[in-house]
Amino acid sequence: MPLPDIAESEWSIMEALWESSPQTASEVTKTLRPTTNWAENTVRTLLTRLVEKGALKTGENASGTRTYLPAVKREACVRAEGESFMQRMFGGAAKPLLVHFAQNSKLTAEEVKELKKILDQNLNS
Amino acid sequence: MPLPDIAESEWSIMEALWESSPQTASEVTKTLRPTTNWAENTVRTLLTRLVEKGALKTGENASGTRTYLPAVKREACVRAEGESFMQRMFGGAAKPLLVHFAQNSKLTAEEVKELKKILDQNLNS
DNA sequence: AGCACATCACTACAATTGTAGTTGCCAACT
DNA sequence: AGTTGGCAACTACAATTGTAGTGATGTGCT
Repeated sequence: MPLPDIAESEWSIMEALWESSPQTASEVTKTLRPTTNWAENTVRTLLTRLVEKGALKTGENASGTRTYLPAVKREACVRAEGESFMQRMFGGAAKPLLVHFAQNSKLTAEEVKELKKILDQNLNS
Repeated sequence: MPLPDIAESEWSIMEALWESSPQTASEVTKTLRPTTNWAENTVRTLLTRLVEKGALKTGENASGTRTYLPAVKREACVRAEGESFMQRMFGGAAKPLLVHFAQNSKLTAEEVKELKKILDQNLNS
C-alpha cells in the first residue's frame, strides 16, 4: 500500500496528530485554531478524508467520542514527499537540492558544524 | 506580482522551455513525448494555462506560428517552491531539511566535499 | 478547385482540494 | 418533557488539475 497522498491543508491536521494523539475532532480544531482559524466542520471534513485515504485511524475515548490517530509515520511521509519534491525540482538528484538549500538559507556556525558532521556520517554508512 | 503557482504537470512544460526556448506547441509536444506521451492538445492546454498564469510569454516564429518562452526564471520558481516545501515539511527551518536530505541520500565522497565547501561559503557571506 | 494537415480557440469532464453549511440524533440540563 | 449542545453524516460548491475532444480556419499540395 503506497503511502497516501496528503494535501497541503491536510498536513496541518496530520502534524497536530503526530504531535499528540489520539485527539477528538474538536480537540484538533482547538489545537489548530490559533494557526488556521478553521471551522470545526472543516476540520471534520479533512479528518474524514484522511481516514478514507488511510492516513488516519479512529478510536474512541472514555466518553465514547471518536478519536483520531495517525496510521502512517511522519518520517515515512516526509521521505515520500521529499522524494517527489526532489524529483520535480532537481530531476531526482540529491546534490543539487542540498546545494540549493545550503546556499539559500542562513545558518549559524553551529548548524553548519552539525551538518558537516552528518555529511560525514552519511559516508561511513 | 507574486510568482505564478505551477502545478506538477505544468512543471514538465516549464522545464522543456527553460531548457530550450522559444518552442512552438508541437515542438514542446515532441520534446516531451518520450517522457510524458501527452496528446498535443494536452500540451496546448497546459501552455495556455501557463500563459494565463503569467509563467510563459508568447512570440511568433518565422512562419508565423506561435511560440512559447518562459516569463519567469527557473531559479526564482525553484526558490519559491522550495520555500513552501520547507514550510510545509519542516516548519520553515532549513537545518532539519538539510539534515533530512543529507541522511536520506547516498552521496559520493566528492559530493560531500563540495557540499561542505558550500556550507562554509554560506557562513562568510 | 478541393482536400489534407497544422494551428487555434473552445469545450468537456471527473478527481481533488479548500472551506464550509444542513440535518439528524442523543444525552444532559432546566 | 422540551430545549440546548455536541457529534456524526451528508451535502455543497467553486477552483484547480489532469487529460483530452471538437470545430473553425488557413494554407499548401495535387
